[in-house]
Amino acid sequence: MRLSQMLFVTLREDPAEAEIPSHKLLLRAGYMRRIGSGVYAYLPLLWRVLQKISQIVREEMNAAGAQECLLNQLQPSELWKESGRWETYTQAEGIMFALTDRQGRELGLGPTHEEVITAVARDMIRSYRQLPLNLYQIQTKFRDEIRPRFGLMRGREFIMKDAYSFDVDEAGMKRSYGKMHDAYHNILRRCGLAFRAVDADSGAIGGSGSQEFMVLAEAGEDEVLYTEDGQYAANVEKAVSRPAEAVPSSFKTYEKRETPNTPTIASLAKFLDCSPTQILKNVLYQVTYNSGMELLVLVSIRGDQDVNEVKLQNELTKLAGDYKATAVIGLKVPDAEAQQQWATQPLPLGYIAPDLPDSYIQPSKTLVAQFLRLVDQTAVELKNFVTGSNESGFHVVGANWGSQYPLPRLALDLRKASVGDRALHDPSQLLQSARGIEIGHIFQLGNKYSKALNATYTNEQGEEVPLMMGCYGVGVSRLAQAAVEQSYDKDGIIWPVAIAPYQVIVVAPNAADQDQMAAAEQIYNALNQAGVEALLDDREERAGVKFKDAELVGIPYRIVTGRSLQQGKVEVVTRATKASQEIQLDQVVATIRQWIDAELAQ
RNA sequence: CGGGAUGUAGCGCAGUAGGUAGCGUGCCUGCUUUGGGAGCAGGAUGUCGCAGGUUCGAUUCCUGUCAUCCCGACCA
Repeated sequence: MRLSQMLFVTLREDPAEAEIPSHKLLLRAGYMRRIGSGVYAYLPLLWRVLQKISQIVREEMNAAGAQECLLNQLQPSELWKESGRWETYTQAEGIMFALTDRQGRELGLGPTHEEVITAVARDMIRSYRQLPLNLYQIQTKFRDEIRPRFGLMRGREFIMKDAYSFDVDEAGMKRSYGKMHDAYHNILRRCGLAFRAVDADSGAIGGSGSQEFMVLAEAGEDEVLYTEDGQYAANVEKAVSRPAEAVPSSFKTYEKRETPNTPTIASLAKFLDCSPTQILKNVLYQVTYNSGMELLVLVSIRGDQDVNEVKLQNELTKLAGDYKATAVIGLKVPDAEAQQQWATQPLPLGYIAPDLPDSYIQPSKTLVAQFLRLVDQTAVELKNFVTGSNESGFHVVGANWGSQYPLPRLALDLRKASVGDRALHDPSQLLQSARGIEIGHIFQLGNKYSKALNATYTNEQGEEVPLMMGCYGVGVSRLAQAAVEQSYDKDGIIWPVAIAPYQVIVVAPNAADQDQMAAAEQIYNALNQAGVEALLDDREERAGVKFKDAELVGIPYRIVTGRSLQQGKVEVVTRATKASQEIQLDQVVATIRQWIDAELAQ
């Protein structure tokens, strides 16, 4: 492609709309333009990148035995009502663009395709003989993100590869999952990215096992905890660890003490001159279920630990049936205003005890009249602990479960793992922290959707059994930007060769110089013939402009037909390292071809 | 949805005690220059987000509204 003929517009300054480096660079280098909030036009350069990523994804999916298809984006509400997700996806989480057509039919714009693919499977898969099966598509998804952010990182319209596997049983599902796990490693390796596969929370999709593929970058929205030995890595939402040992309590007898102005753990520990690990912290949460019921939850946890709200929400979801509900649609620490809605008297904030009386709750039709009392594992083992007294200004010391307080019936893992914790598999390994961009997520769904939509097959014994499913996503457009986030310098983007829009850019520094232009043309043609994807900067610009643009756009190799032409040589510069060398005119194409092949083989 | 901010030329920004707007960059033309976003000369470009109101007159003041961005709860 000749730059003189291409839609090629670079910006000299950072656009005001962009915050993180990759977003700024993609806009500045002319890869994309914002059309609306969270909605971008993919311009020719970016489209090439996206197609390259798609092609790598396609090759690896095909190699893993998956079959490509293309599913509908307009999805009838009936399917989503069957799976029970219509309500949660259009209201509670509100992530689906929903619309009504002129006949009054309700439709959703596909945020994901479990329902559609399961409907297809229900219609077409009859026998175990047709299994296993894995279907995938690469397509635009629509999600009404509450807050679109960071360009392609969190758009409302984005390209995703989603795959769905169908197996006869759990073992088969795990095999399919394993294949996808390997395929994802291959995809990311081939795209030239530094990444880590981590244990993940399966969130709204549901299911059992799940892993995320994180591209490591400072701007990542997720925190990853891992061990040096490579044995453990998890999203902080999911991570487990051994907390630090509790310091044995220095309080021997139970008594109430005056502790003025100690509403926080830190202030209390200082006042009593004890370790936060001796304190029992009681945190109040307010939960809203999709049945309309509100529930107040009191979580007791060791003072030095924090509650992991994702874990808490998962546990509360398991209990949804007790409240005639199927999902949690809200979880918050009630603020003063929320407390006023239900508290019969001011709460002893900062001084709450695990036995905070239910009489604090104003009876109401939509509010459960008792606190749900949960205790984290770390707090179960505490002896002679310090905790609130339900009276402002006073705590108790030397308290014990069973003596002063009944141990809550539900003892769960609700704590947030953090950097420096000891790993479960090997206490000598300490958790390290890194930030990551989630570009892939694989799930073992089990039969959640197949049961809901009645997608069954007949097994060898002639029985009708629900299909065992898995689902697997890769954010294709997000991956493109993540690659930039991971690889850039002060001059611009540094694309890995495998996904660069073009592999080489040929620059004639002086467009007025006939020899330079002729040499550039000749090399450009030879590169094309050799199957190298090349750009020719034949614009009537000065050398500086051309070099700056080439670096900003991030083409891996630059060939300059400049001064060295006198000696029959051209200069070849590697974008990533800025390393430059002079190569004979007649050898440059073969050399470049070799370099590219070596890069692509990695 | 809660909190904070911003809408003026393609992009980045200034400005108007109320009198229809400017800087940088980019764009167009010409000459010079030609290995790191050149120099000189000339030129084009705006419903001042939108709608009401006040006023002789509103981009400026008032009211409303829409959009966008940032910080929090959701996700490839």
